[in-house]
Amino acid sequence: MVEATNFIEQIINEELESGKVSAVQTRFPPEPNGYLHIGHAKSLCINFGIKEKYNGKCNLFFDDTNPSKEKTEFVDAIKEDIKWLGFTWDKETYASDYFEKIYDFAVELIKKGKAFVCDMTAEEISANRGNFKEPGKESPSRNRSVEENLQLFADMRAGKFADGEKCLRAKIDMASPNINMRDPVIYRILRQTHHRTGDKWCIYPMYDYAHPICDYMQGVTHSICTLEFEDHRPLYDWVGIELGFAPKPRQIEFARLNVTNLVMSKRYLKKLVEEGSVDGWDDPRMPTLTGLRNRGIPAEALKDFCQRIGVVKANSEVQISYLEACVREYLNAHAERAMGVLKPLKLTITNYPDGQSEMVDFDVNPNEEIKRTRKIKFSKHLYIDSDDFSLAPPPKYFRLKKDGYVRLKSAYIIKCDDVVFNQDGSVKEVLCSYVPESKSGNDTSGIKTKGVIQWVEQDSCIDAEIRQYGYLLKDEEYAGQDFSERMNTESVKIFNGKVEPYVFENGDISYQLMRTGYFKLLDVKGKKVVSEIVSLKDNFNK
RNA sequence: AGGGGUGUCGCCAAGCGGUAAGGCAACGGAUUUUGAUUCCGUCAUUCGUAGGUUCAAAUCCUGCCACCCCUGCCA
Repeated sequence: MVEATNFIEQIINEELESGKVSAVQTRFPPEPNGYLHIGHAKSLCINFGIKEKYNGKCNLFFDDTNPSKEKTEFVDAIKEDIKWLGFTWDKETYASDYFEKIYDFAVELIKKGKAFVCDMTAEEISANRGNFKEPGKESPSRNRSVEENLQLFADMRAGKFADGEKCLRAKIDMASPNINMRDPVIYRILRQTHHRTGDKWCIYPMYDYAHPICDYMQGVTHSICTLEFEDHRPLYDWVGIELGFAPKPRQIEFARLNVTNLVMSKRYLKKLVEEGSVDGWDDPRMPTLTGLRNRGIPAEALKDFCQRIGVVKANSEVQISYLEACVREYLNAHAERAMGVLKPLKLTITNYPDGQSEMVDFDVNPNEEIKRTRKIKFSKHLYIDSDDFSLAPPPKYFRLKKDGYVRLKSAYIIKCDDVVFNQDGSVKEVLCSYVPESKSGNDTSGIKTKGVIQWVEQDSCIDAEIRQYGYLLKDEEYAGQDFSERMNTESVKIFNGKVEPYVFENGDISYQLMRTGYFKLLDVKGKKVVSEIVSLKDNFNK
C-alpha cells in the first residue's frame, strides 16, 4: 500500500483496501479543440501520477463528441505537449472509437423506457426546463411508445430529420432540483464533418452521456475531472446504473488550477491567437504548455510545481512566484551558465597588451556535483553591462565605479581609472587597469572585492537579441478591448545585447545569463535570440 | 430562490477527537569569484463565525456568514 498524498489517493487506497477495486486506471480526457495549458498540466500530473504510483494504467482519451469544434491539428499538438512533459499513455482512445457502441447503448435505454425522442426545439426545451426555483415541464413526446422511439431514433441516424429537429433525451425527472437530471439531451442531430469519422454520422452523443460509457469501455476505475462537473455526477452514475456497468467507474472532482497573472480561458487564448495579438499558441507569453516551453520552463519544474500545489476541492489561486520558485530551483541545479550583457558598455583594459588574449576557466554550473568548466576568451577589449557601472554610485554599490575595484567573473580584478564620454554626456567607454596577479583561481593580489560582474570579450562575442517576455496579465483590463494592443507593446522588451559564443548542448535546455536571469535560447541565425523566463532574485535594486 | 461544493498564516497546503506539518513569499544574520545559490534563525495561543457535546475539538453536532458551480441540442 502506498501512502496517499492527497484526497484522491486516499479514496483509491480505501477502495483498494476494501477490495472494491483491484487495479487502478485513469484517463486524461482533453477535447481536441485547443492547445493544452498549465491547468491541464495539473490534470496530467494527477492522472498519470496515479498511474505511476499504483502501477496502473492511464489512457490518453480524446473527448471528440462535438465535431464543430475539434480538429486533428489539436490532437497532434496535445500529444506533443504530453510527450514533452514526459508522460506515456497506455492507449490512445477517442470517444469516436465508441460511437457505434454508444449508439447501441442508447437503443438499450430506449428499450428500457429510459430515453425518448423529443420533438421540441432547443428553445422549447430550454423554456420548459424550469429554473432554480421551479420544476420543468415534461415534454409532450415523453410518453411515446418504445417502438416509435426506436423507429424515430433510427430515422435520426439515417438523416431523415434536419439539424435540431429532434433529439434523444434521457427520461429521468423534470422536477429534480439538479437541473442536469431534467431529462437531459443525450443525442443531437448535427451535420458536421468529424475529424475522424468524417460524414459517417449525423447524430452525436452529448458529453454527459458518452463520457461514462467511454470510461467504462476502457476499463477506467477513476474518472477524475474538475469541480464544475460535480453536479453532473448523478447523471454520470445514472448512465452507469441504467446500463448495468459493473464495476462502475467512479467520478472524482478536484479544483482546477488558477495562477495569478495567467489568463487560462481557452476561448480567450484562442481569440489572441486568431486576432494575431500573439505569434501563436506557442508564443512565450502564452500559458499554454508549448508557450511555457518556449519561454524556457523545463518540464520537470512544471511537474514539480503541480506536485507541490497539491490536489484539493477548495478553489484557490496560486501565486506565479510559486511557479517561478520551482523553475528557479530546477534551473539553479541544472542550467548551464553563460555570461551576457543586456546593454553593452565598452571596457578597455589599458595595461593589457594589444593583440594578446588568454583563456580563463568558467564553471558550467557551480552547483553540480561533478563540476565542469569551460574556457572563455579574455582580452584587452571587453563589454560589460551599463548597469554594472555607475558614475554616481549610491551607498553600498558593489559594482564598478570610478577609482573602484571590481572582479570580472572568472578573470581578473580591475580598477576603473577613467571614463570616456559621448557628445551628449553619456558614458561611451570605461578605461580600466587589471591586476595581473589576481587571476581567478590563482589570486595572490590580496585585494578583496565585494562586487563581481560579468563581461563578454569584444571580438568573440556575438550579438544577441534578448527578449524579456511578460505574462498575459489578468487584471481589470482583462475583459476590456485594449488588451491585445498592450500585448504587443508592453509585454515584451527587446534588448540588443551581447553574449559569449557558447553553444549549448540542447536548445531546449534553459540556461542562466549571469545575474540577469534564466533564459532560453530560441534561435541561432547569426544572432542568438534568448527569451527570459524568470528573473533572478534581484536585491541590489532595493 | 432550489441544488451541489468550499472555508486552516499574504499565497498553496498537512491535519481525520489528544492539544496547529511543510512549501512559496517576507524578515533578520552567516558564508559566497553570480548582490544568485547555500546556511542558520523569525514568521497561526489559533483553524469563516456563534453556540453545543467532551477530561480534551481545526477535527463531532447545530445555527449563521462568505465565496465558487449549475437553468448549452458545449465539454
